[in-house]
Amino acid sequence: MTKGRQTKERIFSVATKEFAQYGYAGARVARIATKAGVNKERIYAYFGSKEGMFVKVWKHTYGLIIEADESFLALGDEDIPRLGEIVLRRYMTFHEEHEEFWKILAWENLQNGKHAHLIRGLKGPVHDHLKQLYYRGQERGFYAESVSFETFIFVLISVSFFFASNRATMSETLQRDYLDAHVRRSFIDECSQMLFPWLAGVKREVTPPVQAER
Amino acid sequence: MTKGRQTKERIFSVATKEFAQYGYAGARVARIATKAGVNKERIYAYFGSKEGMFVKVWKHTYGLIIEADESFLALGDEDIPRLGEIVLRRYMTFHEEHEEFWKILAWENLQNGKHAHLIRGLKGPVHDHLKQLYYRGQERGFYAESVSFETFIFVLISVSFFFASNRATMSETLQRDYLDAHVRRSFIDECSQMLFPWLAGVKREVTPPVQAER
Amino acid sequence: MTKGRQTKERIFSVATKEFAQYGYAGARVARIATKAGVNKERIYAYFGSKEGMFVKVWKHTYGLIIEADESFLALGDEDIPRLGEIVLRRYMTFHEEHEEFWKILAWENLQNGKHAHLIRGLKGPVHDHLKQLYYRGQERGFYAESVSFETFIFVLISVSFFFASNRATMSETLQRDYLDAHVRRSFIDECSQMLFPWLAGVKREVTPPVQAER
Amino acid sequence: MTKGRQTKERIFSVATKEFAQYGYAGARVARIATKAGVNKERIYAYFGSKEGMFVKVWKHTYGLIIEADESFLALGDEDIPRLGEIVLRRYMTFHEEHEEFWKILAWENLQNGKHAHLIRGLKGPVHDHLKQLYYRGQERGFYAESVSFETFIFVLISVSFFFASNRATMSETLQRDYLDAHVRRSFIDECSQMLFPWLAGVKREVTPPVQAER
DNA sequence: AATGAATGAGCATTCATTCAT
DNA sequence: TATGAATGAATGCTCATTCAT
Repeated sequence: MTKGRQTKERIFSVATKEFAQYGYAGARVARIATKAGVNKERIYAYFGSKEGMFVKVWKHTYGLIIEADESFLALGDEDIPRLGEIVLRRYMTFHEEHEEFWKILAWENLQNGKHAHLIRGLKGPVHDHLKQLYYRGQERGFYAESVSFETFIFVLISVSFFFASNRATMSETLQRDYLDAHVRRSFIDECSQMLFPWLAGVKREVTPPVQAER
Repeated sequence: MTKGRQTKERIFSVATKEFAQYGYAGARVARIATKAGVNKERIYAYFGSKEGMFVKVWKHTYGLIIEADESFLALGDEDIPRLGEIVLRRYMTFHEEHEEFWKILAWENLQNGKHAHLIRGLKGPVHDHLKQLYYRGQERGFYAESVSFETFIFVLISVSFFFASNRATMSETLQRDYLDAHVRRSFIDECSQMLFPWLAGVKREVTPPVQAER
Repeated sequence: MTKGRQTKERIFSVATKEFAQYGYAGARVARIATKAGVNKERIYAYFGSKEGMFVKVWKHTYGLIIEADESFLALGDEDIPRLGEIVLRRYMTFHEEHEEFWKILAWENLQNGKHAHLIRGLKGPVHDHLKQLYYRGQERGFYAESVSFETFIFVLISVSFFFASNRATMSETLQRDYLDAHVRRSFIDECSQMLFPWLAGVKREVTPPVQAER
Repeated sequence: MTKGRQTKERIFSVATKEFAQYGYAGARVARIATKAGVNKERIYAYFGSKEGMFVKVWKHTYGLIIEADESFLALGDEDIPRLGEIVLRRYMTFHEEHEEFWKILAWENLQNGKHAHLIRGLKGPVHDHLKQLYYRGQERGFYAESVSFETFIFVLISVSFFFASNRATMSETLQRDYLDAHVRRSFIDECSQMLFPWLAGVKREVTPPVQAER
């Protein structure tokens, strides 16, 4: 029992990397078996089929961000001014910790989201909490009334995801090595200041520039 | 001769859609041949191999954004306040007009950018021009001194690309139908206000960016 | 011990059905194990191999007809006029009671009778007895001198076996539902009259063969 | 075109033998390919799938007996006394000429007639003609009134089919070599006399014994 | 320029059988 | 006696690519 469990988990771990690297169509069951040090048949015994395996990998991978999101439930009113920055940094860190995440998601998107329905509503509770904080942030003048919570979070997810997925190409395009840790840190800092300018030098005063401009 | 040219272009057009839809590994030479109404062997006569065909498709696809970027050369100092908005709207429109673009790029990214070197420096001239305008925008106080041009453009590209590529999944996550034209328009408006808040109050005085883009 | 015996018999019974339904090539050891509620390895412990199991099933199945044949030893001179009819009805009943018999035999025949040698001469004693009765029947004018006992019994076996094995197809061909009990009964009656016409007019005088069989 | 046709027919012919010998489950696509001297893929190009190939073989095989049956349309009133014998001999000959016929049909029966619906009503016209002759034969006293045409033909088909399919096993059981041409001929003769006794010595008189008995 | 025929190398999946416990 | 874990050898089927005409 324990031995089987171990084998199954070894296969799972190898499969995650395989699917991330090659995608569903490009992934090879034989390669997964070899890398996991097992016979192909074991894979079918444990996962039923290649697609069954992919679904399990995909669900688990998506579960990782749900888990990461849960840390946001600890945020309170005192975090409102930095809310956007916190979320951005959390997501940037998440992608750094789970390199395969964006790949699994991207492959899935390219396949026209065959399994997208599996994640419906999973983020609900966390988003509700963030939304409340964001609303209070709008009342207190930090976030523009005309910008919905959905757009706010969409932009943060966009930047972090795109950074993870396209930094190689962007390094070529912009002639900056975004794979370098230092460059990466600067990028995050600059982003925060671009999106939430009041954080910059006026940290103590907390005068939201949105209002100051008017 | 002309007939051969036509045949080749028909194949090319079909191949672009095929690679966009299925990716390199999932694309089928036989399917391309059938859809293009030719014999498989023609494809090999014209493109040498499946990979040769992909490279040509990829290069051409990347050329499209270079072309689109060229419209930015027409921008002048009077566009500086709306610079970010103009670029964002241009990219959003571009993705709408070329649905296959993000897919071809994404497939390529997932394959660890085997052909990324082919595009080195292609964007140079346009970026130089935009950079000059951005610098002047920083001097005039529109853009934060602490935010580099690279970060500025990175964020704009991120949002437009991610919107195109992940709007299906994000529709599920955020319970908003981003495939709907109206929702899409609101998203762009809100993004502009989130990223460039000073545009909000001055809407009436300046030419609306949608028109400026024309 | 008793438990093992039970297990073995459960496997055997399931295997018989499996081989009957799917044949040797189509039978699945795993399916037999599941249906018998045992581990596959048990099957190998008890039967050695898939083929070993088939041989046992085949031998046992063939034994059933030998057993059934033994009832013919009770026939005497008074049964001579109805001899053919009695045998026919007995075989028809046998096939009804042992649905899997013809299938197991047919699978075996199709495999070019790999195990046919196992049954050599098994029917000897019973056939000898029937043959004596048939000879006396010939002398008494019931059965044609020119028709050997072998042909006589061959025809009876043919009809009963073919009815069991091909009634589904024949139902389509002849547009008659031979799976229906009533149609089946008529068929047997008509057969008797076709093969042994003298029985027709004398029905009232002799004991009806259905009862004689008891 | 012609070359492809040849190849396809070579595959078809090999496949017929393969399916006859091993049945659907036991047949091997690779073996068919090797024996036909082609690449496996050709089989899929021409027949789509293993099952597609089986269906084509099965339909063609069943078509053979339909074709053979057509010779019965030439029978007229003068053939009525010998009708049963003619049909029996025709079927015996058919099985001798098409050794694979009974096997293909038997495999199909064992698979519970998955494709039986394909042959519905195919025999209609020929049977209608035979039925008319049989009716007139009943009127003229050759065939018993109480025996339906369906039973009559069923018995003839049974004997010929069973002889073809079980003569190997029956040779063991009855200790007679039914594969020997001479034994086979005797069997047919004896059968005719058993089923249609008036044919025997009284050929010229044509007094049906059925009536003589009463 | 164009096509139908042909192939080799794979690929997902299955299955009888064995092993360790 | 019994089981879960493991394997090697298929097996049906696919696909990029080449060849002959």
